Amino acid sequence: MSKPSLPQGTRDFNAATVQKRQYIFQTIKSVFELYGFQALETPAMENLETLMGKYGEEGDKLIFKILNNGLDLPQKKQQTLEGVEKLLAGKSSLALTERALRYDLTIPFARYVAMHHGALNFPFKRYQIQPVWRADRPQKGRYREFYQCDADVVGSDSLLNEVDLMSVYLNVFANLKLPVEVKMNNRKILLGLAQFCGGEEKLIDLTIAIDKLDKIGWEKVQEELNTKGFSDAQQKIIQQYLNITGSNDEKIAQLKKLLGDNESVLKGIEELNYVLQYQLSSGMSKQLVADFTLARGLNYYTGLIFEVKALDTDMGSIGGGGRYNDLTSLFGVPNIPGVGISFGVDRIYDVMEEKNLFPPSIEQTTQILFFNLGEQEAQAAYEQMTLLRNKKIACEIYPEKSKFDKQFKYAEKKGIPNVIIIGTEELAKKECNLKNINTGIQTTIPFSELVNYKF
RNA sequence: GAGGGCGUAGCUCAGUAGGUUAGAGCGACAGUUUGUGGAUCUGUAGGUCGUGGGUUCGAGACCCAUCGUUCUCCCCA
Repeated sequence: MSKPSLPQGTRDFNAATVQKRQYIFQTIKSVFELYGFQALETPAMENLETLMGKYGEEGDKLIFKILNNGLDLPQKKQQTLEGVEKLLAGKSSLALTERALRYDLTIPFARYVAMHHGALNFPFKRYQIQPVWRADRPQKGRYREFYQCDADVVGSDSLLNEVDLMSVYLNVFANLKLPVEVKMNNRKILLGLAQFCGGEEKLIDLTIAIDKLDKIGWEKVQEELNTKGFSDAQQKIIQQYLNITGSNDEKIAQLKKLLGDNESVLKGIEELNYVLQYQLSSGMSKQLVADFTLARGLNYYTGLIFEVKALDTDMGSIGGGGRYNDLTSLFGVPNIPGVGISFGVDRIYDVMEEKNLFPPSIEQTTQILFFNLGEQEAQAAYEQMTLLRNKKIACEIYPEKSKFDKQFKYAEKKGIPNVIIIGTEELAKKECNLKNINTGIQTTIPFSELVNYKF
């Protein structure tokens, strides 16, 4: 027997952790519902074809694939061997893996919409809170199994959806008392920059390099741009673009000056401005920051993109999203525009733990422990306990007759605030001794009055 | 995919320059106390030092491999 262990990047959650996580889930869920989103759940696994090719080359490698059953059947031997050959060549093989664990919630959602678009009531607003899996190498804030909480609207082009989703972000983090900044950019602006600097086909190279700016600095970014074949003149424009600073309005003014004669950039600015102005009127705009260096890895985004960063911590982004104008066409159903946001609960948890932001009140446990002092006594205690349970007071009885010491310690460690002692004396007088563990105060209460006692 | 740190009792760790029977604190258990806990004191249990190989008269320590874990880069939530 080897020591039991967990697969890399996965975790067990104890009672205290579960309660704190539930607090985050509940907060997010209630805000989603407040804004008119409805729940959806999809299976942990999807057909491999549904997922492959949706997350870029890197993403495909990180998909957890599920080995097919029945590979040992003699009549499948040839297929299996061919599959292994493909695998060794670095390709995936349906002969070996037809299914995979979902990598995010957006693609399964697009698959769902494509399957049911005839029956859905558009604009369709759904939220989804489920785990996803990535075969990534674990490190700080990065796990192989983690939860995402997504809210998406499909079937509407209106920027009012973006406004609403930004409001969801700000509302959730205000409720959690977690200070954040929501960075916003527009793929159309990046597209315009690419058109200026070598053409649309360089958009991805460009965004990847730009995205690294705050991590590796301009010089390294410049090196990367060099290797990707950007000319000196183009690099100069990119540098000017990246050097844009100031308030949101100032940044936008500078961008207009730099790239204002590009149609895509102008459109992008207009959209960005729309959302910023709208939020301004609600007084929440301070946390919304235009950041033209924001790129986002997933290339299905087409419009505004967002990323949430917790302030004063080195944790990466704790949420992100954007507009994708044609996601369902990947599944053969064109012309359903959508926009969505996502929360990374596991990282939010880590940041809140780091900053000590969980309210103490969320830790709930049993209210009363009944001592067990023998068969007769326990039976009487059980009767009283049942009455209290019917009143929705959480109680438990120590399952075996033990020394006081042991029963007290049990209550103390579990954080149970009250114990009720019913021994032979109490039994004879039909009363019980209630002791508050924290104050040490002991009260005698007749059985008949216990149900009405205010704990 | 690339690179670094760390694996010694349930937990946190010590273990000096390789040298007999591997230590501490906390926790657990028992007693002090068979109806009132958190304290004190006393005692007990618990480790083939992650695993496999090698160097050596001798390895927890040194070397190699391997597994696990953690962090950084890539990428991402």
